[in-house]
Amino acid sequence: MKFDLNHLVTHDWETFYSTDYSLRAKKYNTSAYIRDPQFLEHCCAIKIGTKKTKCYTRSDAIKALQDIDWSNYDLLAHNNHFDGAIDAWHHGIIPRRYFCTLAQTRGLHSNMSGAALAKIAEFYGVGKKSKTYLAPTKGLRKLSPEIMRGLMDGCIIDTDLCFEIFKKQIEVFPEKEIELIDLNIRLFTQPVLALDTNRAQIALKYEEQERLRSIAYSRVDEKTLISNQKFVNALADLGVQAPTKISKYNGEITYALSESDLEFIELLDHENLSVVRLVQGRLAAKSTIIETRAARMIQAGENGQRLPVLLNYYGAATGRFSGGNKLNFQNLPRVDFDDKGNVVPMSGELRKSIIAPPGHVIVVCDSSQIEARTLNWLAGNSEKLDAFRHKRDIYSELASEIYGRQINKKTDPNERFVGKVGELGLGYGMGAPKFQTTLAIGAMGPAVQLPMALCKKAVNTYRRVNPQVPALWKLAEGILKDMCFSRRGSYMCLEWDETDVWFPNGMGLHYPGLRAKHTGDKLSGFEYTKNGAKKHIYGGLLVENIVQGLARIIVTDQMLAVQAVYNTWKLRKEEIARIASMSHDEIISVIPERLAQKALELNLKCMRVPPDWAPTLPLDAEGGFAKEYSK
DNA sequence: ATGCATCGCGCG
DNA sequence: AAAGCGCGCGATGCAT
Repeated sequence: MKFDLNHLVTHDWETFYSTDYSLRAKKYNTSAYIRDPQFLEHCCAIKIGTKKTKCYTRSDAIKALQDIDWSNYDLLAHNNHFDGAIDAWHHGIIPRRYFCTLAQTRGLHSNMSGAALAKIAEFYGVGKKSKTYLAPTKGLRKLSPEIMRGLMDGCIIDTDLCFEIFKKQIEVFPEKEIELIDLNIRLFTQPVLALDTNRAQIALKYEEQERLRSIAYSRVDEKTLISNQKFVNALADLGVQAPTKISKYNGEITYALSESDLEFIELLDHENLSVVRLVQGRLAAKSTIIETRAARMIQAGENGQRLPVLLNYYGAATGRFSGGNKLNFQNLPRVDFDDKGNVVPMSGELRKSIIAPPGHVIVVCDSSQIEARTLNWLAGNSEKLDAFRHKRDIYSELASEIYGRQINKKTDPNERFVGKVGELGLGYGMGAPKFQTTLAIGAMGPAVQLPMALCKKAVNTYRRVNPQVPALWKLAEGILKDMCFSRRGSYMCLEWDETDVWFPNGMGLHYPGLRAKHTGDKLSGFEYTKNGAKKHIYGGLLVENIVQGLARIIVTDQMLAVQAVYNTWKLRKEEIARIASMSHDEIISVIPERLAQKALELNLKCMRVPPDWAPTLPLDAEGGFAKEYSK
């Protein structure tokens, strides 16, 4: 990417921290730390363009930064969510564009464990970070001249490293992804979502009450419910042997005591009511996460403050964003339904306590079955693409094949649901046993018990009806073989070399140290090194990674297109038209009430335009708007 | 106290 | 030949 270094400001703030008040402390996340009354800047190193880096103490630094005409300057830091938020929230500085070497490093080296400045500097051969200078400032609000000098020297070194790393990375970084990093950082530094504090507090109280009630009914104390061994003993006291399973983490035998363990859940139907209540108590006692995050949300929204959304750019190796700031906005519980289709009381309340600011609404749009569509496009499954194009009910169609009779959305919802799980899950090689448990756990909707024979039939049916998909797995295995032999190649919008599969936007999947694994003389898959650990990979899994990555590019490019149009709208003072968050296949915007319908139509239109590298990919989207964040 | 691995569960 | 996957946070349990 071409870039003018003369309009770049590189900077790095050093701030007060102590044992109790730090980013590590449980009470604080990045936003709470920066907003806390204790927050205090020590100094800031600033590099304007290519001029020599200078470090200033607090008030001089603020003045130096505020003297810059930010409509013409870009702002760079290593982790600009942090430094940029200090500038925006405390000093009223909003730059033309945000750049971030932490985000860029995640994008270029998603398999490098950690993206600490020291490590990247070494990787790029641009020098070493001095690590020692931070230690003596802990707990000190006022620094001696000597300590301040040490801090400032180190701060200059870090800023220079950040600048040098940036110069290397900007050469190879795709322009659109640079734009996306800017959008991503603004979700945090210019927050637009509000909180219905009252509603969040009621949700928090309710969760707490329900948990305590279940614990009381269980007749044992909380510690017994939470600890595996104590709980197993309590079960044994009632004459019940705890179920076990093979750990998926290390292959060893472990207790099966979770909501996703069928044998455990079956104890809810036990003839002894004490056993039932003990199990109910366990499930309730274990789920305090809703309360913890409600508390964080309330903290973030106190005094009417907007909710900063921190999503890690390129958090997943596939490019997807991931949650940050100790408050993951991408996995907030949704409204839940029971077996009879009734809303579970108070479910999804925390999500619904997120609201638009006065005079605005939240517009939420979903890319329909983006991964299933991308998978079938990549596989060249034209029949299925036609079905998507004509909005046919593909879930019912697969279910009809599985059950050997016409399945109808209205009259056979459960059978259709089997088709849905099949269509969304079987495309990456899932087998019958996994299909059975996926259905039984009910992770994607209602829990369905399907006999193994039917599960096998479902798996075989999917592969028979969509032969292009297993063929794509085979093709992907060929890609892995190519990579092992350092053979370059290409397929549709993809290219690959020794260790990377390249996406059409210039970003890539990385499989360092990839090698074939054999049992006897038979190929049994491949392995590579991720964050120092060996990871297994095979054709179906590579297809999954590719499809997830392509789907992410489609949605994030659509985000940029939508925001670009918002930016052309003539808004009144105090009006906001901004993307506020995203969740993989969902774009969330804050829009003035009077423009809600217009924004909804714009979003849907943009989300139905296929990318130029996949003109035959049929996309669709659905959405709506409301005061609350809900669908 | 703090770090690390493991597990469970929320979302996609 | 078969193998769904991608995350983050809170928690326990064990090691240091």
